[in-house]
Amino acid sequence: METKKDSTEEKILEAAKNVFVTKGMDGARMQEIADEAGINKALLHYYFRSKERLFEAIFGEIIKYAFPKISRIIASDMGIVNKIEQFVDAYLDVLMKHPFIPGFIMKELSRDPSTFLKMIMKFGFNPQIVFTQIEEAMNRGEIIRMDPRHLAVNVISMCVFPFAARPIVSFVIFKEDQPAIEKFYHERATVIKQFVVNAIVIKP
Amino acid sequence: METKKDSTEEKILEAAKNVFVTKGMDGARMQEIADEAGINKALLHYYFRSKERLFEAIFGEIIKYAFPKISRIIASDMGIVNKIEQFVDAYLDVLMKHPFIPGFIMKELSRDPSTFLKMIMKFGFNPQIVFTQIEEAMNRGEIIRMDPRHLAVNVISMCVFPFAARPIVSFVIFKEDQPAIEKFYHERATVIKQFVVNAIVIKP
DNA sequence: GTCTATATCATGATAGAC
DNA sequence: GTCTATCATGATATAGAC
Repeated sequence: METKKDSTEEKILEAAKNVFVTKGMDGARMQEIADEAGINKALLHYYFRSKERLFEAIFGEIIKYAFPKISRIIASDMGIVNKIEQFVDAYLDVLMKHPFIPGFIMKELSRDPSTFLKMIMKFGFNPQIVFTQIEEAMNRGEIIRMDPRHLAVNVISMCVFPFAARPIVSFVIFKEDQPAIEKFYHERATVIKQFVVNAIVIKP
Repeated sequence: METKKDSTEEKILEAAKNVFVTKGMDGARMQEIADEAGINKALLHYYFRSKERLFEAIFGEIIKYAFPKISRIIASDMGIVNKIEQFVDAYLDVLMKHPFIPGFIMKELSRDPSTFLKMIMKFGFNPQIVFTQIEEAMNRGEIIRMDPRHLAVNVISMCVFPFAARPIVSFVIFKEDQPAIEKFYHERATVIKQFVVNAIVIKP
């Protein structure tokens, strides 16, 4: 229990995560994972019967990071504007810590949608709650009228896309100027919140 | 020239596009491309020396769709709000016609960034022009003050991301209700334009 | 648990007949 | 140009010694 950090299994999971996340399921090679873990291929199959199973272990772990915190905020009963702001903060916080998640999910999503969608179902995520809450706020005249689904997609797009397209953003806008890139991504949460509030909140 | 539509080369390109776009370079199989084109593997190598070359042919064609029209609008000298609106319209138009492009680019972007970035350079795309124009509009008090780069990223995110994440949107929001999904994507352009105008335009 | 060696199989690519 | 047959490689997976 206490020495688990350096156990072989942990080393494999760590190495596999790195390789799968950058190369994807198809591009990843068991040899590369073994090298990165400092062991040989045979041991991979000793711990995880197949590449498929190893991938699923990693995939599940990644998805667990990507969803639960967020859906708790969504299910809470605070005011809608407040909720959107907290959502953006929490979401960007996860993304800053695991910036590879969006790219990884995008990749595997088109390779095998069913596996991914099954994982989502597990979390029983139901967006209808938010949509209803948004409509109520519109009826009270707090925010402008618009399709709640478009509003949700707008917010999530602005949060996630810059991470999924990070290489483009880094190169086209910042010419690989790393400190500027870091600063830019740290500013995202504040910018998005301001942008959304400007777009939808009706000032009395 | 006139019978090119049904030539073997055209059939290969069509089949290769379908397979590469859905499976990616790593996931695609020459056998599958051959099957889909109704020929055998040997012919693929007769027309295109290797999988690598066949992929590059497809990849280049895809990129050509994704960029040029857009960069023309960006380089023009109309007012910034007008320009953003035209950009959104043109971009969404391309995406509606080729909805697989974002997913494909995302996938190959993390597999081999350099190839992709080289293609972008070819178009000599320079965002600085827009950034400057945005700042001028801010100085004239037409739009609110914000980092032009964040504004650009916000707009592009709202345009592209829903297409890159189409399986999630389709399933989580619409439970695969195809007509509703179609309608939703057709509304995107109008919604985004309205949203951005609300967020940044200062009413006199 | 960990290693070396090997089996098994799939894939990209080529040779050569027609 | 198109096909069948085959090669060469590299990947997953297993056997078996230690």
